[in-house]
Order: sequence, then C-alpha cells, then structure tokens
Amino acid sequence: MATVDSSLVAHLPLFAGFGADELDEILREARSVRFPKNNAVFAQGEDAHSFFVLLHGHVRASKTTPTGEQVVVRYVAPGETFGVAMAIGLQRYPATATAVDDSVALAWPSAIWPRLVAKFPALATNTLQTVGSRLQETHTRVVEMSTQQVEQRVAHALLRLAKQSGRKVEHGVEIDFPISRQDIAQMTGTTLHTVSRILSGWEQLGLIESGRQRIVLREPHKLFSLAEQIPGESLPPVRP
Amino acid sequence: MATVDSSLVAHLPLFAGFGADELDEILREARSVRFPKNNAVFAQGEDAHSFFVLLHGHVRASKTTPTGEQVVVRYVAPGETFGVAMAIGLQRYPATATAVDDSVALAWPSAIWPRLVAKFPALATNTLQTVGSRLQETHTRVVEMSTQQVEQRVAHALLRLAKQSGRKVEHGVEIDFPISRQDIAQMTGTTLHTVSRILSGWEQLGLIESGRQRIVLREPHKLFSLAEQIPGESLPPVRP
DNA sequence: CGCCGTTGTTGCGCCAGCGCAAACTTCCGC
DNA sequence: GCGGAAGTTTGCGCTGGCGCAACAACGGCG
Repeated sequence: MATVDSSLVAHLPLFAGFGADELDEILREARSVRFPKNNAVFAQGEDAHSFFVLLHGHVRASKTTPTGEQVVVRYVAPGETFGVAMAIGLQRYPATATAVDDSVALAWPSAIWPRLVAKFPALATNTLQTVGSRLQETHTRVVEMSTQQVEQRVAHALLRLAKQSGRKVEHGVEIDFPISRQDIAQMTGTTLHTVSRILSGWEQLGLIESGRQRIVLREPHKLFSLAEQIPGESLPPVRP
Repeated sequence: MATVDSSLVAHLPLFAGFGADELDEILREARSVRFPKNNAVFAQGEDAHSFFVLLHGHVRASKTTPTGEQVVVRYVAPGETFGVAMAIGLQRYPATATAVDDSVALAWPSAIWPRLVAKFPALATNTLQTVGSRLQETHTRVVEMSTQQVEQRVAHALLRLAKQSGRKVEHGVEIDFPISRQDIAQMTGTTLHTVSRILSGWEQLGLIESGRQRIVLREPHKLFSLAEQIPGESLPPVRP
C-alpha cells in the first residue's frame, strides 16, 4: 500500500500544529481505503474498529431508530474526520456511514488512538474542537426544529449543503453529490412528499433547478431571505 | 477564599485518572462561586471568561434565537462541567446559563485552559468524552424530534430529567428542581399549552402528580412504555 | 432499445398541535 | 393580609403538514 503524501492532509484541522515528521509518523499507521458509491463504510452498532479522514467523495452518516425510521445525522465532506467513536468513549458506531459517491478515506485502527493521543496530545485538543463544532451544529439543528417551519428548515439545509459541498456551475451553485428528496426529508424531520412540494414550488419561482438526485441553487440569496423569513411575511413576487 | 476539598471532586469524570497532587494543583486555580436562584451564570454571546464544574444546585442552559424564542439546551446536574466554550474553540458562550436553584460552582478562568491542558493532557481526553456524550444526547434529541409525537417526546424528557436529577419521594420520583411547563415545552419543541394538556391528562391517569414548577413521576414504567409507544397503539386502561 | 426499479410529483382528506383568549391558582413581596 | 406577578388550565377554531394513493419521469441494465 502506497504511503499517503503528507502535504495532502497537512492543512486539515485534525493535524493543526503538527510538523512534517510527526505527521509522517501518524500517516504511517493509516491505510487508504476506497468505498464505491452506495457502499457502507461502517454500520450502526458495529464494533468501532477504525476512525477515518475522508479524502475524496462524500459520506452520509445516518441513524436508524428501533422502529426503522432513518435520520440523516450529517454529510461528511473531504478533509473531515468521521467514525471517531472510540475517542468519545464509544465501543460501537452510533450511526451508519455510507459512501454516497465513490470515496476514498484514510483509516486508522481505533485501538491505536490511545497510543497516538498519548504521544501527540494535540490530536485530542484538535478532535475536541471538531467534536465541539459538531455539537454546536447539532444544537443549531435542534433550535431550528423547535422554532421554524418546515420550509425554512429545508432552505437552511440546502444552504448548508451548498456551503459545505457546493460547486459553482453556470446557473448557480450545485450540491456536489447525489441527494434525494428523501435524504433532505430525513435531514429536516419531515416527509419526502413535503420536500418534493416545497422544491417544486421553489423551482416554479426560479429559486432552484433540480432533477433526479441533483439540486442547483440559482438564487442562494433569495433562498437565504426565505430561510430567515418570519412566517407570515411573504416573498416579494418574481418578475416573469 | 477557602480551597476546595479535593475528595469532593476526585470522582468526577473530568478528573478521572488524576492523582491527589495533580488534582490539588488544578483546584488551586479554581474559585468557588455561589449563584442564587434565578441568577445568570453567564449570558449567550458574552465573552467566555470562565468554565465551570457544578457542585450544588441546578443550572439551565438555553439558547435564544434572533427572533426571541428560547430553547432549553440542557439542565446541568451537580458534578457536570459547563461553559467549556474555550475548550471547543469558541470565544463567546453559545448559550445562556441560569441557576434554577441556589447553586455553587467551581470556576476556572478560560485563559488558563491551554496551560492546564498542556500540563495535564488527560483533561483534554476527559473533556472529549464529555463533549462526545453530549453530542450523542443531542443527536438522540434530533432523532426524537424527527420521528416522535409531542406526547412521546415529553415523556422521554421527563424520564431523562428524573434519571439525571430525580429524588425518591413517597409516591414516586420527583424532579429535583423547579421546572415549569414552559421549560418542558422549550426542551421538546412544543408550546406550554400542549405540555399543560399532556400533563393534565397524565395526572388524570395517575401517571404523574404535579404542581407549580414541580413534577413527581408516580408510574415511571408506564410513562416509559408510553414513550416507546407506536402512535396508534393505546395505553392499557388504568385500574380505578 | 425496451424493461423495470428507483425517484419524483401531485391531489385529497384529515388531524395533531398551535394560536388566541380568558379564567384560575399559587406564590411572593410589601 | 393584600395585591400583583408568575404559572397553569382549558375551550375553541384553524391550518401546516402528514398519510395515502396513484401516476409520471428517469436511468441503469440486459
């Protein structure tokens, strides 16, 4: 297995403050793994054998309830760490990770985490910041679900996805991986029917352009004002 | 200012793995602060000057939206850390902390966190576990809000509060601090009206006993089965 | 190139829970 | 002991969004 070029990952938050030598030492312990589109990286409840840094592609983390409903926890973009169950004191993965596109990740055995952290304490503080940010984001999501209408939550979700994984295209910003109405429903706590209706409405208004598992934001700014809208205020009419 | 007796806090997760000497050294940097009932410990947006360990009492952490709505993030029980904004990379507190009862906390200046962590790396790993658990809990909350009815969410909320801060009383388990219908509504993403109706219903059924800012769970087990109930199934009738 | 599974759209009826409003109870300070 | 503030209860009407159902469009595969 070819070693990973440290210059590719040196700038990642996980490795902030590390010198080239230290980085090499850490990377020597990693293997690079390829996950074809729609394949599982790991499954909820499974023994947390490894933790990962995503290099290419996109990974969806989702939780399944005892009654079978699925909720999307987050989408992992390149450069982000995931599967850090061991670091936060879990023996098993609390969610399922699925590659939504052909993806490549670095993987370390969870078992070496304690040793790595003992030798490189900055790993712990860097991970603490990462997990802290995720806690903030999840709190934001709780606040949104508590106080906003479905339409606003969907708008926020799209804007976040575009910010995290948006790609400039001719007519706006396209979300850079396949995502269905169902996925968006599971991110925002609603049904695919409602999401479909909302997106159809927005397409009518020219705010977005969408197809099968594909969404382009044509008017991110208008979408943003809609996301912040107080229910009752209405969007200014669109010029035909 | 009297120094804190290390035996009182030695067992806390934050200090797991520390010897008496190390603990003393850390505690020497702390001051003990008293917060009367209904006083703020810190406010959302304020400079994150300190982080805390709660010794006595109960603290509510809540977030306020730009439009003025409040959402309760969590209740802090004795022994728990809170206000660790600095550790997760924030300059300002992301929420407001209010003592809901007369409370006492240890406080460290946030500024010394980097120095403490450099000297005692276990602080970082311990905090990582704590923040990780909170992330799990918050995810659970998102899943509940996405998939469950209001009644089930309220039941779960009460059970969690009772588990965390329950006190055995004659007729059941009482939540050991003043909590209003409004507070529960802000924890579960509903309105105080709906919470009031639900609690009244449960009181009729003899599941709980409640008064002003006071709730006793009389039948935690029945409440639990109600919390897990698939909507549509009904609770077995109560014997008169 | 045609079949089939997956994904998306849309109409319709219903209801859980919200918004509003008003009355009541409990607690606390003076 | 009184008055006011804070918390709670309850009725009523409305509606956002869900559940169901049927259909349409797309794309991958043989």
